[in-house]
Amino acid sequence: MKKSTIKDISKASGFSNSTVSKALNNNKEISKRTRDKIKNIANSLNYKPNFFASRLRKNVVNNIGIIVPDILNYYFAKVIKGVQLELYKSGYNLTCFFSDESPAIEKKIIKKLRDGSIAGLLISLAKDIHDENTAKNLKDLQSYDIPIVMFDRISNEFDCDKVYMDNFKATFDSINHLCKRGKNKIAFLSPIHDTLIGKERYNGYVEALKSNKINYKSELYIPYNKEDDIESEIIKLTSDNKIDAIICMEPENTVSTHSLILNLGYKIPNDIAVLGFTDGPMYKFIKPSITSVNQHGEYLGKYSAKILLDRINNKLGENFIDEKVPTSLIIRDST
Amino acid sequence: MKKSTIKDISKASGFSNSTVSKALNNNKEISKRTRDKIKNIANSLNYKPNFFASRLRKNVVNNIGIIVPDILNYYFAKVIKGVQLELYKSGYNLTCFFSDESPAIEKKIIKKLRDGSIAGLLISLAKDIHDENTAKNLKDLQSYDIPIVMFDRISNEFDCDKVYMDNFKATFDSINHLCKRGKNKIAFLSPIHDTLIGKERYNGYVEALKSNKINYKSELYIPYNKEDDIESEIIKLTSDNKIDAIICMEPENTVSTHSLILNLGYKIPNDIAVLGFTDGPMYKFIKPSITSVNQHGEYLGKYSAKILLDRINNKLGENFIDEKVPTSLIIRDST
DNA sequence: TTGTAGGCGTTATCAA
DNA sequence: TTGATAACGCCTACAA
Repeated sequence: MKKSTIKDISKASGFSNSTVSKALNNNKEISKRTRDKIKNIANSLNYKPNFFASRLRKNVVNNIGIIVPDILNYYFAKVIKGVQLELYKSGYNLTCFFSDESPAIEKKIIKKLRDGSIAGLLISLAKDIHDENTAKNLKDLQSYDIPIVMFDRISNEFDCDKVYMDNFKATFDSINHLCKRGKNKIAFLSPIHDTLIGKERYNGYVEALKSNKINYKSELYIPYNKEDDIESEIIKLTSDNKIDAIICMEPENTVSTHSLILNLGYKIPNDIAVLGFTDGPMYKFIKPSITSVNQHGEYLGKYSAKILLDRINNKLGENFIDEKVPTSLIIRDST
Repeated sequence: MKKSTIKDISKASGFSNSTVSKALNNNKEISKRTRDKIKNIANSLNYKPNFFASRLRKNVVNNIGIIVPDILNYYFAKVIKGVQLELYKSGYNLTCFFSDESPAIEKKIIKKLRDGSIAGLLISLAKDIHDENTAKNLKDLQSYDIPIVMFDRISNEFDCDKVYMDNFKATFDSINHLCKRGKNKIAFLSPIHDTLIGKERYNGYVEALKSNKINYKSELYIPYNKEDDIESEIIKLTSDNKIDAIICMEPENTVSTHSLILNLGYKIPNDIAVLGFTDGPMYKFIKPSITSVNQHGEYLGKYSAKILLDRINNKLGENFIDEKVPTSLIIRDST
């Protein structure tokens, strides 16, 4: 069916454009009778307001953009869910982009977002290391009055609102928990050793050992890259009786370590405890279920979205928000 | 910084609106010298084109909507990733909505999407059972020339382009695979027994048994609801030696069944084989790794998006597409 | 209670 | 190569 406009309705109804417009917007200036008549005609003409005309006139954008490194990452999926829940309440839509962990793609997306289609941007960086080029593109957005909220993977060198977890404390608490369980040979496996987050967690590990009067052993800190074979390393550590607990940074790694240890014939948690950092999708279904750091992804999403909306609506002060969201431990059967 | 418009640039540069507009759009009618001059001024004025004015004038929408039941579902996350990859190539943005498995929320979202913000809709239904009300809202969208592509959870009673997996064949092939491995006491656990998809899979199960000359035993077909305690059921079946294989519909269920069986002291796959239907995020990291049906979520996403774009650009014929995307088995160590 | 008229910012046609 | 003008569809003072 052909699209119709307010003009078509005016013609068909005999009323003027403005009367029609008011009637369709339920303006009480117009008599109920006229309103109903006009609405009926609008219906029969299959009228739909033109989104862009209306937006141009009213000069509001009801769209928020979000860029995350990877939608397949359970944690980011949770954040997105939280964001969506918060935005939906306020009538904002959410346009999603994925950088696929690539700063180059990320840059292209940010550039594209200058087109004015979004009122604000939520972003978790592909690399949390400062990149001058990315910063330039983001600043560009800001110069057009598009506020930015960074979450989780933030850059310390870029000025904007930021929400992230306390990686130091989360690690510190995790190690403390393991110590309370009587563990003192705790291996720390890190495939993210070269990131800001990885470094903070490492610091938390070191400090927690110190505060529990456990000597730091470099052989128990195991930085590695995702391609590396980490299994043989774990096998060696266990067979030499060097460890009684392992803390892992990511779900894949946590689950395969957990499985490996069971397969090697050790008991979890008695022989070796396993603690996973990021809340994995399967932690509670695996037996023994896996203790993990709850990063409250959904909450973080909601909170970031709220800050962004408040910033858009000028409800925040001059200074940027820089807030650490607390984590908590979900203690299950693996520790 | 204050926002500037083309008019501001005209004033500042001395050129007319139309010259400025053309220059900014790199129109070769305008001399290189003038273009550069104008672009410089635009830059210094922090000019950004008004998205809505431009869209109103050009009358194009570059935005696609997608509604999935649950973003935390790994499969849907994969589909969204595929969609995004396809759309990104064509310059379309993707606005994401989640129905949270609720037809009521779904309806609200669909209603909202009448606002003209999207050029087309991708949807996987909250319930694949026909709902007259949902259908009405979707038809409404169609009447405004917004094409719809249903994927995965489709409704047979609604007319639009559809892409989904061959649930019958996928199950049939899975059972065949188990039979080839010498299994003939195959339990079928289904928390989705009341859905279209659940029924098709059930049919595949029954027919595959028949074709392998195995008698169907109703005690091995176990429909249940998510709240139900299924563990005791499995324990009973195994202790009575009633089964030598289990096929599960969902990742959570698959993983916990897998873990349970190991915990009970059975060997996977020798005592009991485990096959998971939907590709779970952790299947390959668990030991023994889990054989599963590959639903090619990312491919399905790409393909659905392609169909939608083709439909939008009138590249498809009169008839709606109704296509089953083949699945494949990822054979791992659990079978 | 209804109508007139102008403008939101951009782009496209046509004329200069 | 540049400029004048109208139009995209909607909304809203203001007038009637």
